[in-house]
Amino acid sequence: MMMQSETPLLVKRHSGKNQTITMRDVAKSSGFSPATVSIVLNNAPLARYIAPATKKRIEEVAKKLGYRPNAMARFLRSKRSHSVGVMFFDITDPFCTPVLRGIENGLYQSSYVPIFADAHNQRNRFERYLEMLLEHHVEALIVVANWLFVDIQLLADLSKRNITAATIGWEMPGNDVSSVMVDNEAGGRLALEHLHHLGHRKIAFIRGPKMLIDSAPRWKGIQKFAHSAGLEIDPALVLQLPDSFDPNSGFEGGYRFTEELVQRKKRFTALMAFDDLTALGAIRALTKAGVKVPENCSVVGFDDVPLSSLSAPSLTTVRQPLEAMGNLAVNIVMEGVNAGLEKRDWNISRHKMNPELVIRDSTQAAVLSGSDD
Amino acid sequence: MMMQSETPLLVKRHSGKNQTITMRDVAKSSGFSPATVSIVLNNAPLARYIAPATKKRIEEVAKKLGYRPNAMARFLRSKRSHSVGVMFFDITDPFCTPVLRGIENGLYQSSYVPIFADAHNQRNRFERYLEMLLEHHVEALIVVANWLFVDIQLLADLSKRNITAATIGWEMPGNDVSSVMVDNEAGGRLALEHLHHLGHRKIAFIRGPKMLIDSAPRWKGIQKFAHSAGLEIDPALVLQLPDSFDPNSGFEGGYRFTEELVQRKKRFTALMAFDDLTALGAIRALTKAGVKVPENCSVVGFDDVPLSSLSAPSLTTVRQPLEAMGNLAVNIVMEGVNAGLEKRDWNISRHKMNPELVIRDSTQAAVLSGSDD
DNA sequence: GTCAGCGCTTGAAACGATTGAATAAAGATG
DNA sequence: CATCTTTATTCAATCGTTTCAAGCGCTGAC
Repeated sequence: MMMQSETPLLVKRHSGKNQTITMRDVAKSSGFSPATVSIVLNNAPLARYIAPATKKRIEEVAKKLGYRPNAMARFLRSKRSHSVGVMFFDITDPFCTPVLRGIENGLYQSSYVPIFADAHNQRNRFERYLEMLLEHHVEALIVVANWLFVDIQLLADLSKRNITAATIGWEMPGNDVSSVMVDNEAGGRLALEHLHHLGHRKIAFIRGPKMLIDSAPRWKGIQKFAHSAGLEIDPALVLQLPDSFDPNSGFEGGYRFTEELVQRKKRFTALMAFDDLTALGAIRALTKAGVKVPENCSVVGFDDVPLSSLSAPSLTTVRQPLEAMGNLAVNIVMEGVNAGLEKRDWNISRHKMNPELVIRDSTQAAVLSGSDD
Repeated sequence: MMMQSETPLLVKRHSGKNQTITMRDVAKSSGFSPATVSIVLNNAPLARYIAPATKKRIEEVAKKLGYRPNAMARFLRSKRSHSVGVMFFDITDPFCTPVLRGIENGLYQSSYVPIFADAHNQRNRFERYLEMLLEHHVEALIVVANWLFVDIQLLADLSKRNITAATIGWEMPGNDVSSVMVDNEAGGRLALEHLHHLGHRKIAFIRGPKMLIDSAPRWKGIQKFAHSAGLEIDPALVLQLPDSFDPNSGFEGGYRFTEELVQRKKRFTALMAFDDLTALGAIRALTKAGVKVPENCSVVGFDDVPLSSLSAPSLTTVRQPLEAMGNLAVNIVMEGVNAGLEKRDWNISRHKMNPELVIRDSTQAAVLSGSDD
């Protein structure tokens, strides 16, 4: 039928008429001055004094003419761009999509527009984007960074320019930027508790890379629960992922480390992975080695990224409320924006959201064979 | 809505000094006029005549002062916003992430900023976002829509305002908007050819929903190959997904339909799904029914979304070059933008990208048992 | 009889850049 | 020496809005 684009198709002519309807047009056509039109259409404080009939007239004319305010011109005077920078460290990470959705949705409610930026985990790209966002005078900045390198520049440039910022999935060292995270410690606890309840006692762990801020608290939650439940963690069953900039490297790491664990011939009936991707890697390695999941070994992940419910077997995991986190970040920066507008002071805030255990098919009760406990 | 932010933390004061460095500052500080500064910093045509020493001076001062051009003010005169609208019909679809990456990357090369919009598959949301994008005077619009409803408004509003547009994963009926798609027919052919080469003869098919533009050509490719290879398609082994607005409904559909196929007791050694999600649903159903993939039944998908390589078993599929498609769309609209700038005419173009077969673990040679062929 | 207030509206100055036309000096041409 | 180019820079208008201070024609109060 059709193939490559051999077809000449339509020719777009640059139509000379660039008929934009400006506020002056509305003014002229309604018989009032631009000032009045502006006041009415923005429902500015002064609008209290405008006669209802006038308002009605102006609004009608504006609609009839199809007037659309010019965001740029408006900014020039009011300093409000109605846009927010949304910077990802790597949108490729499945963690990010629901967060993006949450942010988008939150901004939409306030008629703000998101300017999207993706640092590709590169510092210079991050800086260049920051530059561009500043040129576009975003009113706030949201940085999504679960898997990340540190960048202190952020703080300096932003608070100097008085731009509210919030981070998701990461905290600035120091106390200067609002942040939204999951309660990793509680999450670690939840996961291990689940396995323990199912009767598992010999549990392998693949810890997250040192570099990641999530790793330590998750492990802490695990240790705390283990201690309180009298569960012994066998160091020979604990491995730690290496640092990496590739958000999908967890899969590879989970695979390799699980292979290694299996070869060690140390028996374990459950495996707890740092995150979902690692868990999926682990499952593949187990399956390949002839260990059935969950019959012979339970596996639990962390995050509940979108694909976790689709994998085979579907993954038991600790859910981060990603969309809600995106939404919350929007609320936080909006609060900052409004405070700035009203010349109030406001507080930086740091949130730890509650994780939730999602039980699916990759875990089941331990088979009691011999002297397990 | 807030929870555990017990810590009072830092108080952000609205620093009264909003010390923005304007072009006038650079002019004053360098001893030249704003006009000269503008000409130099933009490397405008007139810059040919500016003395090298002057250029150097101005550039130095600009850098020293940390001057950053104000995108809005610039727009007001030059009509160039350096932004592009990027509208998704549903970012939740795993198809979208690589496309977004491709677009982002393409725009970044040209120092354009993407304004992100997600219609959530809702018409009114689409229209509202279109409105917002127009208010922000994006120079072009890219619409990503694999799973979609038709909207004719787009054409009217855009070409009236002379904004270049391109669609990805979908074509406007009529010939008015550029588009980038995969060659679905070739893809369908590739997939079936693969199964045929592996010796499969009894093949089940789950076709895509009627609503989707991709469905028909994929099926056509299948039929054409079947005919040319003398392969018979058993109508009892062909099902078609219902229309739906949920991009992830394919999984559910694949699961249910495959269950049904299995129950029909019609033997098949391979299954070809409309897309990857459908394929994953199918695999789950097969596994649950005790049919091993790929040992007892091969499964092939379409798209190669990011999770396809991570599933168990990893999925053999037909890859769409999603990132490249995003990039191409950027090139197309940029061409349009430049043409408009130079008051040239230019051509709408429609591209069909070549798909690529990716062979992974969900397919293997058919077991020849009895009289298969 | 002046003044303050009222209800409604507007004039005009920004905002920070770009740009076509103008200026000015220096060198080239006849 | 007058005129024309070329080079180097600037003037001033403009883009579409917001916003402050002011204006209007009144009324009622001091």
